[in-house]
Amino acid sequence: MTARKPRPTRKRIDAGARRAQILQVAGDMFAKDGIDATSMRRIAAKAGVTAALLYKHFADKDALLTAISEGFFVTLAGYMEKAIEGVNDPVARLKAQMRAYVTCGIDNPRAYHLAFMTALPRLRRGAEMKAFRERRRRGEPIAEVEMTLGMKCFGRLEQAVADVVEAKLTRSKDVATLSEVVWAGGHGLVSLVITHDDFGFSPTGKLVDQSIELMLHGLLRP
Amino acid sequence: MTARKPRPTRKRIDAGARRAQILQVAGDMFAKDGIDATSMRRIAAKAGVTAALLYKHFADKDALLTAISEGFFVTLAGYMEKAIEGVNDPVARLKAQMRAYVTCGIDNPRAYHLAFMTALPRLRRGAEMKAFRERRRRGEPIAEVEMTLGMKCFGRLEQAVADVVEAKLTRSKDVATLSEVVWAGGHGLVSLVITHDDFGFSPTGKLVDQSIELMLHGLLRP
DNA sequence: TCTACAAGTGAACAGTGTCAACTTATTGCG
DNA sequence: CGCAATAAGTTGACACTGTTCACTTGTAGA
Repeated sequence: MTARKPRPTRKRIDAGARRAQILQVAGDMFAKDGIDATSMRRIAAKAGVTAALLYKHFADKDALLTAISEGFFVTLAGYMEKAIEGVNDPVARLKAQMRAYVTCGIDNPRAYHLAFMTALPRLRRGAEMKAFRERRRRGEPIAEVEMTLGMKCFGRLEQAVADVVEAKLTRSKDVATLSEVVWAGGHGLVSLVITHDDFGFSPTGKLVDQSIELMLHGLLRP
Repeated sequence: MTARKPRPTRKRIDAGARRAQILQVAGDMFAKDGIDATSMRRIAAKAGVTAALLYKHFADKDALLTAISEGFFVTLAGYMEKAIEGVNDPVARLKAQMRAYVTCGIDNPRAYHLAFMTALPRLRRGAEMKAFRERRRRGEPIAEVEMTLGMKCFGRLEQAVADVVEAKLTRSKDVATLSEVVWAGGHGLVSLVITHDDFGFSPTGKLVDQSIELMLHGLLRP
């Protein structure tokens, strides 16, 4: 006469902890197996839980992916912050920021793809982002707390560009556009390298060096 | 006593025509609704055919997408070819190639995403591509026929860079790396603009102009 | 006219994201 | 202590996906 129900053994844990656990499992699975292999059911199974439960913590799969993506922004901000510690020359700082961005992307290809090469509906906070850029353009100070993680990262790059412009070292003074161009340069490099790894690119180090070199020569006035 | 089977009305057409028709339908649907909404069943329905039939013409969905993607390479090659008609100055030619690349990408965002921002298994002909680049590096001539469509497009860009290098106008002489850097610049621009259309970028025209300007200043020696 | 083959179909399989209705465990309260 | 409220979790389904295999049907040539 053992119990009919075969020991459900469900461990209930507090919502916050479960959310964190799910995110952890999902993040690992995503980084290892890619987006397609990371299904709600597989995540749930690995977390020792039912798929339906995931929906108590994340509105849908996009929301879960967005959360993973935001984790990456934290990582990226870390790379960029560390890169300029103790560096004072504006040009050196800009170089360091670019290098940090590219390195972080190449180090975390899956997450980079998710964060920057996928149009996650939830990540697109159009109006917010535009407003942020408007205010920056007008030179308004913006509190850290107000910023999206993505904004913080781009903001870092933009600030580095602004510093170089302010030091009167550049050909153009259009900080906004210049920042976008610099971003595009770095982003292009990362995204090509991580998605066409069979193209036979020059060694990554050389590629990154030459790219940063070229962009700065283009940016700075002779 | 009408026929029991309700008039199958199956129109049989020749395999080649059917393949072309499917490709057409799939291409249109993909360009309009994106990759997720373009399911095998929806394609089949719109083509007036069963999903199973698609597999007589394409090994799997990837193969179908690859075919669409290759159609885009034809378009891109067209843009690039047209752009340099009658242009003789090497610097002007390089500029024209870059602009054509970027314009084509922005004009066909979905196809661009598929061709350059998605790792389609079938598109990755690693060894082939590497060999092609090796031979180019050694200056061997390569017959048009031998080339993949993708190779042709990159080859065009590389050739334009090579011409500028040969005219002794550049800082560096490393054609291979330089070409990759130039490609990355253009690619970064396109891919950012088409995937983060809510970021509040500077007007595209301005962005493209400044980007090309900057890259060329970086490339050319003073 | 019969046959061989190409063109096309039907039905199923295993997997997906998602949700409504249900059950179970835990916690605070009288 | 016992009971109710609520948080945590599950069941089972729905409509969809890519894909395959056995089957039928139309058509061209002998």
